[in-house]
Amino acid sequence: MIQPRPRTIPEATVARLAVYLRVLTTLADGGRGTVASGELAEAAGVNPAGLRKDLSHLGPCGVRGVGYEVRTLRDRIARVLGVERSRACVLVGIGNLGSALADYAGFGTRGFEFVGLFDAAPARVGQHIGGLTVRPLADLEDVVAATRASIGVITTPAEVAQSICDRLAAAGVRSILNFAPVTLAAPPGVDVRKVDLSVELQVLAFLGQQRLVEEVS
Amino acid sequence: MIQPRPRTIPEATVARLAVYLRVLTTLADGGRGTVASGELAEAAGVNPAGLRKDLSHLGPCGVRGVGYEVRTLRDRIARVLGVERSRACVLVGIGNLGSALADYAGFGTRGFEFVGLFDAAPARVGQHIGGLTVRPLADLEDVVAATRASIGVITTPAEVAQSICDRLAAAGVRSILNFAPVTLAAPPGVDVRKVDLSVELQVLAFLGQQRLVEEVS
DNA sequence: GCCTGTGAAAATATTCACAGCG
DNA sequence: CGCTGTGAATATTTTCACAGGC
Repeated sequence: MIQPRPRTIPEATVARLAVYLRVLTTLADGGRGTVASGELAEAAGVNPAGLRKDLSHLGPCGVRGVGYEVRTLRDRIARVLGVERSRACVLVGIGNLGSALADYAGFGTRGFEFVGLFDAAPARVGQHIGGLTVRPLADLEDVVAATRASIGVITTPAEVAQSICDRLAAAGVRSILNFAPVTLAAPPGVDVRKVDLSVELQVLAFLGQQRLVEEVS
Repeated sequence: MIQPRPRTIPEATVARLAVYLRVLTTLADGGRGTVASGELAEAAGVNPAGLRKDLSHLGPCGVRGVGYEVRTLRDRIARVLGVERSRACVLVGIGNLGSALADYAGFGTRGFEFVGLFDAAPARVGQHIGGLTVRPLADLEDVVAATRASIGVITTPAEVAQSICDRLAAAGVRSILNFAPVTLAAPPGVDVRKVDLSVELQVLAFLGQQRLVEEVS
């Protein structure tokens, strides 16, 4: 059994592949047949050479002198990213942000299926969002076990995020996306990824002010 | 006038400084006096040496053999990130995600103040969120001009994001945080930063599956 | 001729390891 | 003695430049 290429794709490349996939999907839906790296790179907001290097991780997939066949490339990236298989996700914390995620149809077309929404507040339990009913936190372990959910999303207040993380990990979830503004500790074998919206704003603001300083000097 | 150190701090460092700031704020609120790089690094989820290197961009600010004075360091980072000055932000697209951001008190303590919420849907206009009233999109330019808002946040559907971006840029906004799943083009001098929630999920899922493959082989 | 695929080079970022100071 | 601050070493990422095929 040959191992055609190194199985590890850099994380930065994976993130961009997901972006290319979206652009390609739009192009394909618009009936576009082929696209060159320059145009695709511009639509994705990256450098053309970098895009080609990213794609090189998938093996040759373009036609020299022409470009890439839109649908073929789309399917290739989708397969590598595992969009085909539907992955069961649970979401804990159904505030505004949690509701936004539960409602967002985009996840479904990208291989994710929410199979459980949970909230500690009795007032939230029973609400219907995105075709699911919000359940009490006590049901978390049962649902994870029954659905074999491998992904958990935390949109709770910071104070309870670590305890939710512990429960998710203990229940068998292997990957956790954390929106709470705390750094979570998880046992080995469980991957935690953090998205901090206020950090994003702060970086943006800082880079803006830094740019102003540079312009003056 | 001397320029004590290079004025450009790497973007990755800026993002981590924002995280350190939050941890330090928590520690200070808990009455903690000093903290060593090891503990601070663990709480922030980074390597201790990296943390010290990040802080070195601010100039010496620790005590050898002891660690960092929590409140001093907190204030130092806050000043560098510009948390003191309050920056006016407008938010366009008051769906679930927009509401979550408008409601999130954390921005206020970090130097951001929402001064305008906008939505195209008449049903949304007039709603009260986080102390503000949602206004019609037509008011966007007037509010940006009147408040001198320098930051815009886009949480609209993808289809209209580019046109909102154009209007924000034309109205004088210099920094834009985009949550819509499209890559935006902006004129020079206007900074766009993108947060794509489904890309984050996709990266998480991919890294999880890649890890499984590695364990087997 | 044109655009891909890719080695080589440059730029960044991370990690190590230890000198230096309190 | 312990912990900071930092140069040196390493790893990673980005960019360039061009060989090679259509």
